[in-house]
Amino acid sequence: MKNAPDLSAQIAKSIRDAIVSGDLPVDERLPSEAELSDQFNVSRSTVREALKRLAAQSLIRTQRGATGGAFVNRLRFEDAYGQQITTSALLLSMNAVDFDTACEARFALERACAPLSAQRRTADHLATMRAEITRQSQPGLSDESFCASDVAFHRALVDGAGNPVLSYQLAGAVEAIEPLMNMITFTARSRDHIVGLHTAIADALEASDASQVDALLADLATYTTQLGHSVANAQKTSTKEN
Amino acid sequence: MKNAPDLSAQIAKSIRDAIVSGDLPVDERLPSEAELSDQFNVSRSTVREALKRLAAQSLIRTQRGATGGAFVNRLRFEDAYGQQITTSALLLSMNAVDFDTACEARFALERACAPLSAQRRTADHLATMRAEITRQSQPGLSDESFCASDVAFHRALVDGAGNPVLSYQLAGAVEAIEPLMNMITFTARSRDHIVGLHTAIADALEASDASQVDALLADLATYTTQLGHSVANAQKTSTKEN
DNA sequence: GCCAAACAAATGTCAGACATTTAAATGTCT
DNA sequence: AGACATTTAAATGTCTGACATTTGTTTGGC
Repeated sequence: MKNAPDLSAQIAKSIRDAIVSGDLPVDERLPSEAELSDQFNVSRSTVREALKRLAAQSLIRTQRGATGGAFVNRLRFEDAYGQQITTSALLLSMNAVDFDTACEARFALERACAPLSAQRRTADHLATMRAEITRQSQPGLSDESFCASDVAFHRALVDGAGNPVLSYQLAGAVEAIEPLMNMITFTARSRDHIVGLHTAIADALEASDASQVDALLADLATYTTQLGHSVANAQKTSTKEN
Repeated sequence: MKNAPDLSAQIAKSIRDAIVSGDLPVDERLPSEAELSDQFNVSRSTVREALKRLAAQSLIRTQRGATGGAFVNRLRFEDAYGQQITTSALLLSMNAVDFDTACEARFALERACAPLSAQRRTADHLATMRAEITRQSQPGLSDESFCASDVAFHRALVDGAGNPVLSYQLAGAVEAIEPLMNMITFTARSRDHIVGLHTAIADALEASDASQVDALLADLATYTTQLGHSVANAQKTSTKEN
């Protein structure tokens, strides 16, 4: 009753398992495509399709030329960010995750970083946050730019925790929600409120006041959720009016 | 100065962008491989390699036969779990993330779920946790099984928050750390301690006592970190002795 | 010893064929 | 007319062989 998967999928899985189990160490060169097609008794095209699957997951990289070939790739956090963000964004948009749920997850995770960030944030992190606050205060900023700056602000907060694993995990949650946030029309008044909270958060981080940061993030979560609701209601009303 | 990427990578990017932007809606059928190779002016093999890249990311699925073809895939949370876990595990193992950092991230994120779980956990979640506690109490359980049960326990806790986005994000953090946990030799005494904390956590969740859950998770984090240290020290000592 | 040309090995691309799967169209019998 | 068997068509899956391109190494001339 098992769906026989494609040969290329089977071969990809076989190699992937070898990589994940550590059987193939980082930077190890795989056999050439010709050798692999001998080993697996398939054509070179099939091997190539398998390798492309692995390349799509950043598990291998390929080099052309004499000493070229496919090498086990050291997966770096930066490489993983992109995939994480794409995946998260698709999950949200394709599964009709409502704004509340996404917001709740995002702020819950972010609050998990707050105490660590209050302890460890460097002057650099604070400077980044202050710079973004300044940008956010510019009148005439587009909603998209405002949201992008918002993301940068929160990225700095999360990075302040000095834990790359946390930063990686949060990248998805914080950035994936940006498209949803972009749908919100930020009035001058709501921007003022948000910038105010951001300033207070930066101040609290500078003072290493963890509980204050937590409280402010809770406020921001509540406010953001409310904003989302009012926008949703406005859209519902205008739909009715049509 | 730009590295010209492969044609198959370019084509994959082009289609991926169309999917992410919503230009190609879920379940939409892509043109056939022959049509795509016409459109992009490349051979069918090249198109196929591009499609395999997308398939590896679960962005499309393919069907054979008369009405077959490549379809935009609705990315489900369950599909994303696997990739997320594989990626996280590789990130940890390939980047020499130390046990402390991974542990810190894991428990920080888990504590973010705790208050929500205390509010919303169902009887089912509690039952799962109790069942895992029972399994963990069995003497003679292998370290691997103990760890697997530990993961299941914490998964139930996280799922109790009733937020699929959180569950998705946490899956990576909690499960990816399992290989690291597996390296710990759990003595009968340490198992007792952990089971005791798990029981207390389940009790506190049942009583909807969020702050108690948080405190217990903090204890568990501290204890787990200590265990990791003692194991690391033991290994260091035995290495010296050689 | 140095530089240029030839070489070799590997991936990237192409073209065409055949195999397999699957649904729809067609045909046939009752 | 309806049920069942057969054929057909369209698509992906696989194989083969060729050529293009890239790149490190070797070789040869000076």
